Amino acid sequence: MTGMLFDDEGRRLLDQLFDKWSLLVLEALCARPRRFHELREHLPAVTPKSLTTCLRRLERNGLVERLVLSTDPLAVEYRITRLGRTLEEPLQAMLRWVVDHLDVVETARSHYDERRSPEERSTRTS
Amino acid sequence: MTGMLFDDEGRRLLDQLFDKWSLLVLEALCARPRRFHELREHLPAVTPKSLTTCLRRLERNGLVERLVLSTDPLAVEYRITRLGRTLEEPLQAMLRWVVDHLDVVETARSHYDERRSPEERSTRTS
DNA sequence: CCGTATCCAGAATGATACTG
DNA sequence: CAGTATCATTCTGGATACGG
Repeated sequence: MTGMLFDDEGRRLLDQLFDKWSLLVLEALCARPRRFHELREHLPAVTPKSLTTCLRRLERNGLVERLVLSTDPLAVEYRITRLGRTLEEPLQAMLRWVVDHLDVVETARSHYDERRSPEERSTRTS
Repeated sequence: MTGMLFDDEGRRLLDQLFDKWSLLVLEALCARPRRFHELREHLPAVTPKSLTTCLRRLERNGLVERLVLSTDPLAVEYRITRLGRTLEEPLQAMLRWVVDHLDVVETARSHYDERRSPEERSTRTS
C-alpha cells in the first residue's frame, strides 16, 4: 500500500509533514486560527526562524493559509485549510497515542537500558 | 491536550517516532515479522546503519522486539510488540492520508510556486 | 547473514541581532 | 507585530569498508 512513499514525492511529503514542528503547528491551527506570536507562545521552544520555515512549508503544501490583515500595526493570521482539516483526525489520533503511552514507553526504555548495562546506572536519555 | 509533548520526554518520543524511517519500518512489521535483509529490501533507500539505528530505537521504546534465532547461519527476526500494535491504526491512517493526498499536495505546491514567481519557470522541488 | 566502525557532507536548528 | 539575516552548531544520515 505504501509503495508511493518510497519515491521522491512521497518521501518528501512524509518528511515535511513529520518534521520537528509541523504536527504541533497543525494541531494548534486545527483548534483555531492563530497569529504568529500566538504560535510562538503555544510552542515554547520554537525560534521565529524555524516557525517561519515550518509555516511556509505547510502553506506551500496547501495545509495552512496565511492571511494578512491590513490593520495597524500589521497583523497576520494563519488558519487551517480544508485540505489541512482532512488530516485532523489521523493527526489527533497519533498525538493522542503519544500522550497516552509516554509512561509505558518510558518504562520500556528503563528496562532496555538496564538489560544493556546491568552494573552501571547510566543516565543516558538519548 | 498536547501539553506533554512540549517537555523533553514528549518531544523526544515524537521525534523518534517520526524520524526518517520509523513509520515505514513499523508499518512493514505490522504486516508480518521480518528479517534484517527483508527490511532493507522493503525500504530501498535505507542504509544498514540507518536501519540499525532505527530498529534499536524502536526496540528501546518497546515497539519492536528483536529475536535471535540460533540457526546457522545466524538469523534475526524483528516483530512488532503488543505496544507497537496499539499504534497500528493511527499509523495506517496517517500513511493512508499521505498516499491519498499526494496529488492534491502536488497541485497546491505548483500553485504556490507560480504565485511566488509568476514570470520564471522555476524548477524548485524542495 | 547481520550487523558495526569510521568518516564525512549536508540539512536542520538554534542564537542573536536587525528590519518593514 | 511579524518576520529576515547571519553565523555557529548540532545532528542526521549516507558511503564505504570491515567484523562476528
